[in-house]
This record gives sequence, C-alpha cells and structure tokens, in this order.
Amino acid sequence: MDKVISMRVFSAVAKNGSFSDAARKLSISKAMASKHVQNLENILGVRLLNRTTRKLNLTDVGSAYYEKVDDILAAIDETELSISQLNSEPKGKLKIMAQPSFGAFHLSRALSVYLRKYPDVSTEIELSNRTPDLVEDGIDLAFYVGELADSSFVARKIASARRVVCASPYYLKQNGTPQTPDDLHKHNCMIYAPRTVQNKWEFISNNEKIKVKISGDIQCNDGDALRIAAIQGCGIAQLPTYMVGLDIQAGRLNALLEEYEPEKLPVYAIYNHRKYLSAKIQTFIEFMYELYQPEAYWNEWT
Amino acid sequence: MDKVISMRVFSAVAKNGSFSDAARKLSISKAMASKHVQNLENILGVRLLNRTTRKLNLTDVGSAYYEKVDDILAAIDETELSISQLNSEPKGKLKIMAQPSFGAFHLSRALSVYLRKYPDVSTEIELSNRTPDLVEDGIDLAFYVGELADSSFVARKIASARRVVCASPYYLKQNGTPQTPDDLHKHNCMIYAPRTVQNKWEFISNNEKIKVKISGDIQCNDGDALRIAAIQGCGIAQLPTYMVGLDIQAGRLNALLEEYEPEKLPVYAIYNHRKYLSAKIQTFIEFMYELYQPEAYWNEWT
DNA sequence: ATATATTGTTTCTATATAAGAAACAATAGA
DNA sequence: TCTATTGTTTCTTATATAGAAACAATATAT
Repeated sequence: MDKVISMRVFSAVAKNGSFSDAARKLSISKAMASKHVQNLENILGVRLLNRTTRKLNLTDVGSAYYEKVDDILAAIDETELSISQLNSEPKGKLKIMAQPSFGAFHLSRALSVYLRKYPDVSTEIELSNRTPDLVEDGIDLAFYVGELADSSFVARKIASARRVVCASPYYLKQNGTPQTPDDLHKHNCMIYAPRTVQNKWEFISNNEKIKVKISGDIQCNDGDALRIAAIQGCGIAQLPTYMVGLDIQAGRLNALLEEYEPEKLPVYAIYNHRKYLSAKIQTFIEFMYELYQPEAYWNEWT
Repeated sequence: MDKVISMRVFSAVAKNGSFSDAARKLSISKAMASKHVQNLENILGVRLLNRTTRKLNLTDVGSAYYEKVDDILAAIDETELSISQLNSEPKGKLKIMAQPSFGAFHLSRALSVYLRKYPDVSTEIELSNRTPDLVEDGIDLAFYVGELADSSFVARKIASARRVVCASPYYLKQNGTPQTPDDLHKHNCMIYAPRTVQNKWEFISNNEKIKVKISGDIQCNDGDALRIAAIQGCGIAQLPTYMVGLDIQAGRLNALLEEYEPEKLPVYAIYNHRKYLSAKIQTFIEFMYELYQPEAYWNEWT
C-alpha cells in the first residue's frame, strides 16, 4: 500500500473531517479511504483519528502527525515538479565530447549560437580521440565523425562530411601529382587510424567503387595532426573538407583526384537513452541537426 | 509500487553506485531494485541514472533529485519516529471526563500522584453528569461510576464502589430510623437519576436479593447534590461510601440498614480503542486500576 | 586469449495486494 | 419510526509485486 497515497488520504480526511467527503474528493471508494488511514495507523502503531460512524476527531498524535504530513507531501510535490521542469526546459550543464578537430572547427562555433538561444545552459567540452563512453565519462552527448563500433548508446546521424585527398604544393613538386587512385601506390599516404588501421582508401567515380590499398610512414589518430603534416609536405592525406577547406582555398594544400569522390563520413550525435532525454540534450541535438540541413556548409567548400 | 520505497532504493543505488550492492543492502532482488528506479523515472518522466551493465552515473536531474530525496526520506523517518515515541512515552495533554462527585473526591487526588510520576503529561478535566461521548467531546478517557449503556467505546472496570443508605440525624429524629428495607416505603427516599429514573433499591442480605420500590420528592442526576440534601435533612439517600464516608464519620450523616448491603457500583474507565492506545492513556488507566487494587480505599470507610 | 563472474535488465510465474461493490452496524435528522 | 448517511468489513476480481532464471554486456582472473 503506497505510503504517500495513504498520507494524502489521511490529510484529506483530517482536512474534511470525514472519510466519505475525502473519498469523494479523491475519487476513491470510502472503503479505500478507510483502509489507507488504517495502513498509516499500522505503520505508525498509533491511533490517528477517533471515529464513530458519525463523528471524527483527530487524536493528539493524529494532529501532531497531520502538521508534518502536509509539509512532507508539499516537499514531494515540489521536488517532483521541479525535477520534471528541469527536464522539460533546457537548463543545466551540458557535457559534450567530440574529436578535437570537429570540436575546434565546428562545435565551438555552433555552441556559441546555441548558448545564446538557451542562456540557462552551460557547457563542458571534452575533446578526445577516444571512442566516447558516455556512462564512464559522465558525458551527456558526444559527436563522432566516422563509422561507429557497436555500442549500447543511441546514435543519430546529423550530417555527413565530404573528404578530399590533398597534399601541399611543395610535396607535389617533389613527388609529382597523382592523376588516378592507382597512382597513390607510389606516394606516402598518411593514415588516419581512429581505432584500427585502415590501409584502404575508397573512391566513387561514375557510380563505381574503387578501392585502393595505400601505405605511408605516418599513422595517427588525430586528424589535425595529419592536416599539419600534409601542410608541412610530409605526404598525402585524405581529410574531411571541413578541416582542409580553408587550407586549400589559401593554397597551403592542393586538392587531388577531384573526379574521384571519397565516400562521405557520417557525423553522429551519440547519447544515452531515447526515453527521458533531457531538454538541454534534446534541443542541442535538434539544433545541430537543423544547422547542417539539408547539407553541411563545409561540404560546399570550393 | 510504493513511491517511498522506490525513493529509498534510488537513494541506495545512488549512494552505492550500484544496483546490485543496493539490492543486497536492502535485502531485495536486483530485479526489484531495477524496477523501483524505473518506477521513479516513470513518475518523474526523467532519466535519473545513466547505466550500462558495468557502470553507473547520475544524470544532472538525477543528482538534483538525489539531493532532495534524502531530505524527504529523513523527514518521513523523523516524523514517524517522533510520532511513534509520542505514543510510547507518556506525554501530552490527557483529556479526562468524569462525574463531578468522582472527580472532586478522587480523580484530582489520583491525578496529582500520576502527574508527579509523568511530568510530561498535563491534564484537562471535564466534570459532567452527561454520559460521555469520547469522540464528540474529544476526550481521551472517561471515568464512570455506575452501569453503562451500550456504546462503541471500550470500558474497563477499575474498581467498585460500596454504597450505603444514609440520612442526617435531624431527619431521623423527625421521621424515625428504618430498621428493614421495607421500612423505606414510609420515607422520603431521594432518587439518583443518571439517565433514567431508578425507583428501586436493591440489597443483599444473607446471600438473598431484596428489591424495594422507593419514592421521594427529590430526584437528581448529581450525586453530590443528593449528599448535601441528605445532610440538610431532606431525606434518605443511597450513596457511594466514597462520597459520604467522611460525613458519616463526622456525624453529619448516619448509616442505615447496615446489615443490608446495596449492590456495589462498578467504576469504569472508558476509552476509544484497544489498539494503539497512547502511553499517557494506557499508563493512567493502569495507574488507576492499581490504585484501587485489591479493594478501593473508600470501601473501608467505617 | 579464454574463462569466469558480475553487472543491470527482462521474462516468467506464483503470490499478494489493490480496488470497489455490497453488506453491515451505528446514528443523525426528517 | 423511517430514511439517509456514516465508517468498517467482507467478498471477489483484476492487477501488481516479488524474485528466480535467463539474458546480454563486460570487467577481471587465469
């Protein structure tokens, strides 16, 4: 028998001075009203109300209890309301994790807009190349560019990232410019290795998939390190346009094999649970999704 | 599902950082621990804990709720404890009702002893010849000398009251002294009428019951009024020895028909309910019972 | 690398409990 | 005296509860 309901019934009975009235107000049978008060009396080992069939009277302990019961019920109602509101209005600290390059290039920019819209939200950003473990790290939301390993988290694709093969003019002068994917065999291709080493680059040309095995002497799990290495002429890199767009425009890097389109990488928002998603998380995911609709700005880089 | 239990489970899970540990501490199955937290999450419409099979982490709302939950649980425990103690230790106001004569002659004397023993108890005494209605009048305990009408209250016999037929020397000089019950026919017998008029006096002599019809011009529901009337020589009265003992010793009244013993009147303690009787009521009933054991002092009046 | 143990959740089933209708005893008021 | 209403009890049924077992996931030990 739910103690809180019993307390509510007792409170109503004491307030109305009648079991029947209380039962009607609470839309329960008077039988239940009687049982709930008895339940409390059993729990407390105390007689709360002296009653005959026609008259009611709080006992000494009964009125002492009544004074406290209303406070407790009010406290319960109040916290439940505040907790529910906390979830339905965006507020509180939003803990976000992302890869350093995505964070540096795009997340901070998006956040500054979002936070202006929802001033009650603050953020804590952790940038790391680790695969995010939301529960372990106490993270509300992670963004991940690339294919995901299976996990118990919910992942929603919010955008895709075009990639481009590129190298510095200096490197190309030294080593020549590859004209077809096959030419890459002869080049030092720097490998992005988020989890396991991927030594193949895939392209699509005229609806055909071309898979090329590549090799090189640099392998790194950090995209920006590869970008800088490429600018410094260390080799050829296949990187998202959102990272190297400006470098190519500025001439620090040259786009290569432009007729051969690398497969786009998905950009995921990863979060804990579909049900009971708090408003701050829900609205930020939605905000990010809308921001990159219908196509992320970084994909039109030329 | 009991919300308070769910709150306790959630609190334990949050404290221990584990469903299994919490379940073991609370001696419930981990299945139930899981369900209780889910119950709260459903009530609040909020995710309280992010969890995988191995790790636990309070959500933002979860920790906000956790902070309040412990306060609420503490408030519930504290009031329940104080209420139970209130009932198990004699304290508070004891509202007593009694007939004026019993109250004046004996109750106040007994109370002064009782209150010295239990200094946390105070009393409020209402003396009235009405039949007590405990619920209506908000009375904890009533004493009643005489046979009771049926009622929904609990009555415990704590003593018995010898009675004696008596009259003032002046009256007897004027009207003669009755030697047998039958002689009473010729006398002005004053009638005690608590509820309905009793116009018969009963005696026991040599294990035989003798019933005598009596009559008189004074009829009253107040014993002390009859006593005073008797002293003033208005007629013959049949009154408890606890009332007229001193008057007889002082010669203001003479005892009559001493070989004919009137049936003793029971003295009842009347209270509301057997179960959950508060300590102040319980101890006072017990105190009064012991006080008049094995025989009330007023019955040895000679 | 594999096995083992432990995690939180889900499923399943026996049991306990909740709820209210109806019967009940008591009683205030017509 | 009758009627209506009170709080309680009894009865029945529909639901909820509890935990064992199965389960999927994953630390830790071997």
